[in-house]
Amino acid sequence: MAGIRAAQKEKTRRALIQAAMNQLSAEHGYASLSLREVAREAGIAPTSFYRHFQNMEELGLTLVDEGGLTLRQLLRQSRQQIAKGGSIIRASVTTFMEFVSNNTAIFRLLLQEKSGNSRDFRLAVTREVEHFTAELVDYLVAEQKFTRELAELQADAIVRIVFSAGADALDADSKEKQRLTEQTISQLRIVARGAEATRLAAKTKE
Amino acid sequence: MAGIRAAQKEKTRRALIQAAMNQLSAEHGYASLSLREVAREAGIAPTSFYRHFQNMEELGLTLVDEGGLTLRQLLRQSRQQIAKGGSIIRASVTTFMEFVSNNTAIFRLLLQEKSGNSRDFRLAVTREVEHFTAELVDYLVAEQKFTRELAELQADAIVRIVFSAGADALDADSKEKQRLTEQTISQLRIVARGAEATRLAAKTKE
DNA sequence: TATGTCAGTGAACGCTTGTTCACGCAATTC
DNA sequence: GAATTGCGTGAACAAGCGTTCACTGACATA
Repeated sequence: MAGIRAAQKEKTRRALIQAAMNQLSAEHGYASLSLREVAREAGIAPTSFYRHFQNMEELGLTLVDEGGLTLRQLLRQSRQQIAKGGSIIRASVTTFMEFVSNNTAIFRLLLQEKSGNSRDFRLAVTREVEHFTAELVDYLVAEQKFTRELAELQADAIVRIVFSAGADALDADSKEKQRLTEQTISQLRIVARGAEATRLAAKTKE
Repeated sequence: MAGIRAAQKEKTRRALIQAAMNQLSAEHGYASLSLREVAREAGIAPTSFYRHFQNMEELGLTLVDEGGLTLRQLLRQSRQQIAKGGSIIRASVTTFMEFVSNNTAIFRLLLQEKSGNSRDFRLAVTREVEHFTAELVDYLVAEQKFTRELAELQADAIVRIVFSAGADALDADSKEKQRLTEQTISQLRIVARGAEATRLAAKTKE
């Protein structure tokens, strides 16, 4: 009943996930990840891998899920900062860039697999990004009283800009990251202004 | 002097490039491209590959270069449409989406290698995209009298949105592509409005 | 016409890969 | 205490990989 066995299993499962993460880097992507190497780094025999995952693909999808989860938790944190006052845009962008810096491997995985070669992967990543966008839409509708249509356009544009900038941040040194952050903030302000202007234009027409 | 020999060499070189292109698809990316398979499809022995490229990497960089070339051709097309009058935004987005539809393999390669695992690849793709952005900046400054700073912010945002939408278009059916195109157009209009508003705000401050 | 060059070849190399199998042995269940 | 479950194992497999090597034979050169 103690579950000493189940605990051990979970432990090696985590070891496999961690090993896979460690092997992901700028030079070595998921596509060139090998079952045997992952097993080796996790300290188990190659054959034991199958006790935990059916496939390398299953492991990969797990990584994507974990990455998306981390990302969303982080942004919720950032919204708490917003509630305390301060610029929502600056807070969000800063948080996002910090996430990219601190979770390079995960973000790189998400990016690569978004346009990667496994349909399941692409769908999984797309789903994560859509979650992200949906939360932003809700915020824009609830807090800023945008129409749903305009909020969706705006949120989608914001997410595209931010993820793309995040991708560039992966290769950047800290000075360049700073520049990217400020640039992104300015761009989101432009989008916000444009959305606001569009809302007014629509109202005038009524 | 006829160069019948050099011509033959160029022909098999093209065959190798074409074979590599053919093997690139949604399911099978550059990373999982094999020298032997490429040689097989090109109709030569694996060993002969080395008469044309030192590496698979060298072949890959050639593909990226060719992709960039095609992309620049697209820019020229787009500029012709603009010269004929009509909405700049609509013309550009439509042309871009057509490019993505007609050059799926190339665009997918550019996308993947932009955040891929070879630094040389990333730099090569980044250079192509920067080229793209630079031309847009010049247009915004020359034709629309934006300050260079604001033009750069705007152009960079536009390119990020458009490329990101292009990526989504890869997996989309024609109906979804149409939706994406219209959405992107609306988003670029929001950006344009925002940039315009920002310009006015700056002027007021003076 | 004789000589040299070089794209293309087939065999062979040493490795790594994913996956299977029967098995040991400790945790769990009855 | 006996029976069962299931994680981890090492050996073995066929297949694929990139790369080397000495070689052939058509073209180029002089």
